[in-house]
Amino acid sequence: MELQQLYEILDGVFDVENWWPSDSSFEIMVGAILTQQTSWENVSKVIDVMKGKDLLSPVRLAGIGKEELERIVRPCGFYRQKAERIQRLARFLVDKYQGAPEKLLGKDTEDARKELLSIKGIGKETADTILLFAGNHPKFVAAAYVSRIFRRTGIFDSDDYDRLQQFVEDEFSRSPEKLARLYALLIQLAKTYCKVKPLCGRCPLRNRCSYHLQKK
DNA sequence: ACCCAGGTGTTTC
DNA sequence: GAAACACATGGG
Repeated sequence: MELQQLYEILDGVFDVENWWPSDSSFEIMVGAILTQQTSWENVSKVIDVMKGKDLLSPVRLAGIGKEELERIVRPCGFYRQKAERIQRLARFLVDKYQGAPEKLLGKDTEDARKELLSIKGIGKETADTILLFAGNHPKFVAAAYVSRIFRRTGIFDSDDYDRLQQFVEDEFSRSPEKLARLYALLIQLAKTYCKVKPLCGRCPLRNRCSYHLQKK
């Protein structure tokens, strides 16, 4: 199966308009950290609480007490780590970019990526998520979900992050809109059907996936 | 009671 | 270098 074909099938099945809702690029940055190894429902609640307290700015989050932030972040799990990571990001933006995320996101893709990766707690996946969804950079997020789907459909057989990312970016002509849409579609498929334990019953891929109708 | 979630950093062989 | 492990709450 080809990647383009998968894209078209998923695009006909899932609605991913406004898939990552936000009022600001900084909100996406914080969400990208909160969602590490956590479902979006929990992230959404925490973001709402932060909004209610008007905390979604680098200056405010850099200034808040560590314990208070941990209490707010708790429902997302790994809350001590995540509170620390969010404050590292906030302080970084305040110290180096006058609290203006756009100044970081406006740099060249690879420059901005290096800066993000230098912040402890932001790895490749989180950095690329921020670049793609907050900065509109042509970077594909090669999440574990993605390699799982690609392997089961025979599209690309490698777990290596860099190789997987390169493959998709080449296929999609480095178009940020298409890369973001593809990622959203893949995550929707993964969440709905293509889990670790697949739910093949109503999966739109049907026989094109090696797991379809395979006995558990 | 167990498994998994829109990962990352550290430790260990 | 690649496994194995710690980090943690919430939902099925």
